[in-house]
Amino acid sequence: MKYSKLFGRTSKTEGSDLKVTSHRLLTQAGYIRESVAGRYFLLPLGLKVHQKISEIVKKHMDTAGAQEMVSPVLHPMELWRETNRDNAAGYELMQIADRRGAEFALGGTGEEMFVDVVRKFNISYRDLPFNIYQFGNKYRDELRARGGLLRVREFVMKDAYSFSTEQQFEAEYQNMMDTYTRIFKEIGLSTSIAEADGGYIGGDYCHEFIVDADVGESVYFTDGGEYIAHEDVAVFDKSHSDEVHTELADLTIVDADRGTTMDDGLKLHAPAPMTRHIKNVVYINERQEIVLACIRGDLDVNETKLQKAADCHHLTPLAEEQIAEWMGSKAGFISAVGVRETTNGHKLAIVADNSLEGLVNGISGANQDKKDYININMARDFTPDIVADIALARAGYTSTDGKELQERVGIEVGNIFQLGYHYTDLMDGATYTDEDGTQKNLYMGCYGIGIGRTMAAIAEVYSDDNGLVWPLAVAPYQVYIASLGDDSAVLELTESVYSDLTSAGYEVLHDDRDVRPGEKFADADLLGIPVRIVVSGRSIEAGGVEIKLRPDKDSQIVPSANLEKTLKKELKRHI
RNA sequence: CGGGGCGUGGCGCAGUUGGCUAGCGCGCGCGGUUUGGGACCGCGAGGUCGGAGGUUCAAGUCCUCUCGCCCCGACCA
Repeated sequence: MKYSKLFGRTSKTEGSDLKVTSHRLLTQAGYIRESVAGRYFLLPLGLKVHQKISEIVKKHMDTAGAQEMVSPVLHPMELWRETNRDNAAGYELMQIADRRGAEFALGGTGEEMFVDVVRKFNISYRDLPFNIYQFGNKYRDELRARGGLLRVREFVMKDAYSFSTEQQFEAEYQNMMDTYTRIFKEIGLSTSIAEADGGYIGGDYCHEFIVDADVGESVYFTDGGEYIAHEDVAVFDKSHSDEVHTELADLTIVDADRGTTMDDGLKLHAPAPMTRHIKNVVYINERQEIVLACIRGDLDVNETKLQKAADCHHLTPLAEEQIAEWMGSKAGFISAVGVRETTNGHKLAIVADNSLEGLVNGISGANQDKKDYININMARDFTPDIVADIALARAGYTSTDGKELQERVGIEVGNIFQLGYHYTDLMDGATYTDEDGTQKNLYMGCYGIGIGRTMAAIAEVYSDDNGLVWPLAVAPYQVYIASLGDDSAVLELTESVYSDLTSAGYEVLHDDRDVRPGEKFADADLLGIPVRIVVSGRSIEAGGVEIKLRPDKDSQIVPSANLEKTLKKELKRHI
């Protein structure tokens, strides 16, 4: 390929609002171009990288026994109604109607469609297990797109769905976990596999594959050993070394001339440690029920865990006026003690963190201004509807294995979900005929990789001050040749090197532009192609062509007869 | 949806106490001199100043509405 004919050129002036490295470099180097917010053109170079990634994904999926297919982009709305996701996913779900008024969802994920196609067949236990997948455009009406390809409103995802018996599932899940590990390894990405929350996808457990990067949105914790978990689900040891009362004292209301923060309470009731305070946070869920979360003062509420415990999928903090009006309480002085009687038409659920179970003689507000309760004891003084782990992990806490948790941030490039019977329960006829002739629900898993986001993650990890540095496996071209000057010896040698390398199976980009050397070198760095070859009068005089790996500083002169051998050797050193 | 910033040739920007044919750098085209880390000279093309309405003798500049973009938050596979 001649660079002079390649559509999409590099640009020297960077967009000042392109703050994410991968976004800026991919744009500047001519790999992508924004259409409107969150929707991108993949230019010829960008598409080549995208395709390389897809091919690697496909190769490993096929090896794992999965089968590629294609589903329609428009999903009949009634399928999403069957699973109640027309509302649950309502914030993101794109909808469209045809001229007859038939409604469709522009799929953001494909569980319904894949269950639907499976149930059109009479599946027998003999068919199980199987895994079918697609590379499909996904549409998500994100509240805010950000970071170039990191969070977009339409993108290509490889989404796979396994159908099996419950007994077979563990092997299916493990198979995909191993496959993903191989995929990202081949691509050149090192990933952490974190336990995570499934969100509106459903199911009981899932894992995210996360590439460490500051610009990522996935916060997770690791104890340096076995334990790796997303912030949403991370658990930790809640024990502490503060002195604990052993004798239950009488519940008492005291004057509390203090501000409304936990620290104000701590000061007022000194020397009682924060671990004796009780923090109360009030939310309202999508069913207009009030959820009162109670947790030990030194901990914070994890809203994802709280949602699960309270069996809801949306929580909004309750405003001060409503705390007063609906609960007869006072922001900053809320207590679970006695609060139930004062609610006003709204159901109220008290969800207590399990950290309160060992708390003796706790301290919190007393549901009125400037009054606190002391000596609160759960069970005696109030009865939670639910006791669960609703605490947010923090760096510095210890894991249940006793090791210190570290906080990390990264880009979620893939995920695997156990779906179980979630969809097959909701959708009629998603069954197989078992050996004994009875119909049984299929057991499912689903597995996604965002191709564009993976591309951005690579760009994020592999780049330097001068531009991109593609790993060999995904580079749009393996070799970049710059011919300097229009001397006929240079042009002839370039031609022969180009055709030799091309017939040897390399993808070669020849920078044939009539521009000065500096510009070619700068662009070569920006483009990030693994090997740079320079053919010039100087290199010919020195005995051949010049070769250099993108990350290297120095080049070497190689006689053109030895070029292929040297190239092969050099490429082994590359990422 | 809340907070902040911003829309002026392809890109980056200047121009706002209203006032002349709306500028600059990069890029693009032509000619020339150059040629190993983004050269230089000359000429040239390219803009209904995001859109609509209004005020005014006069609007890129003031007013109203509106569309869109970026960052932070809420939300999220």
